[in-house]
Amino acid sequence: MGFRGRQDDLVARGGGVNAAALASLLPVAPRPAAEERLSSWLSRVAGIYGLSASALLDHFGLAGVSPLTLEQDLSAGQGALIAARAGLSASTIDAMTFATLAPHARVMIAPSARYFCPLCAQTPAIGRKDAALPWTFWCSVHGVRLRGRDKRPMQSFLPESVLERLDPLARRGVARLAAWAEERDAVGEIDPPVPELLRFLTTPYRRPSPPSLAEQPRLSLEARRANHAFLTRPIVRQALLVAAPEYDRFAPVLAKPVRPGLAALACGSLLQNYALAVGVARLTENPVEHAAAALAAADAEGETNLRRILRTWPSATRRRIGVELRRLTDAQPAGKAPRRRRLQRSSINYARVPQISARLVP
DNA sequence: ATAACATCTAGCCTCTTTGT
DNA sequence: ACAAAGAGGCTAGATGTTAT
Repeated sequence: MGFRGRQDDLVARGGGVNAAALASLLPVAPRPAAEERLSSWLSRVAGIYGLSASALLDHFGLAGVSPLTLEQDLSAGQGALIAARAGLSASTIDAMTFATLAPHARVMIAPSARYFCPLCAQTPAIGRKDAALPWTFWCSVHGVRLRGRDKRPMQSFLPESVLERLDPLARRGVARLAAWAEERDAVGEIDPPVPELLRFLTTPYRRPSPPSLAEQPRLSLEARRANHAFLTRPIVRQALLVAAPEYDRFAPVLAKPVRPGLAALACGSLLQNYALAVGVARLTENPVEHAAAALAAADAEGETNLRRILRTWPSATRRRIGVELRRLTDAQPAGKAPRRRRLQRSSINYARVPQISARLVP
């Protein structure tokens, strides 16, 4: 049965192939699977001939080029060469590359699948393009929730009910991230672009602090002594924890901090990236409220950090964040004195503007 | 909610003071 | 006399407040 199925997979060799190309044409080459990435297809083809992927490329006349480089940046000539050797169309080869991703998003491409689908694992390994991206949380073939590399399901971190509530947000965050990666992200008047959102989410909103009591496992006195280093170790506290309090509550304390900016996604774990997608969705849908909430929760150092990031946000948004923040701080219970805003203010002195422009005009 | 205005601060520059 | 350090002033830019 394998043979028949196999034959369907193989490229039919028809006419129209000239003799020179025929000489180097591979006898058989499987068609790429849906959404398969070039490196995966190359290693499958190489496997048929008992070669490594680089040896196969060598045979194609592309010595010294790595499959990972090819799939990110395939020149027309290289694509045509592989197409001719494999007997496929150049567009089929091109469809296996990450050409639809903008150059700024290429850092997100992982060398192999980032997460783990329990159902895909039962079939021969096909590396799909979307599996390389950090915001793919569901298997594109089976639709099931992916697991981390350690095969731990998301349910082992977040209760099912919380996940159900967050999933729609995560999907909207994923949509925005994917749009950014393909350079079709429409930035509005209010919300800043995706890299800015990630910079905000990954900025510390207060000083690093050791695990709180709620974050510590129940430990005997003796265990507390033995784990003194863990109990006193300062943990970076990023605005993501405010934007996604569910993550703050359920993530393992040592695994909470993420890398700054885009690297957070590029290097993050499944749980971290899920939280980032939720945070991106919330900031996209309501930047003012969530940014103000982070500022309200911040200490002085964190506030300075966050405001530095906010400088690049649209001024109309910043203004509304200020209004919202005052609303939040003024509404604090009478027990606590409202935090007096002590950081830099601003406003252009319009009386000086004519002088300035006069100076600037030669 | 927005626009105009008032007020404030960090960063930069110049000028003065001080030490060698 | 020269250089380093400090004082002081200025500007661009960020917010708070108020009126519409």
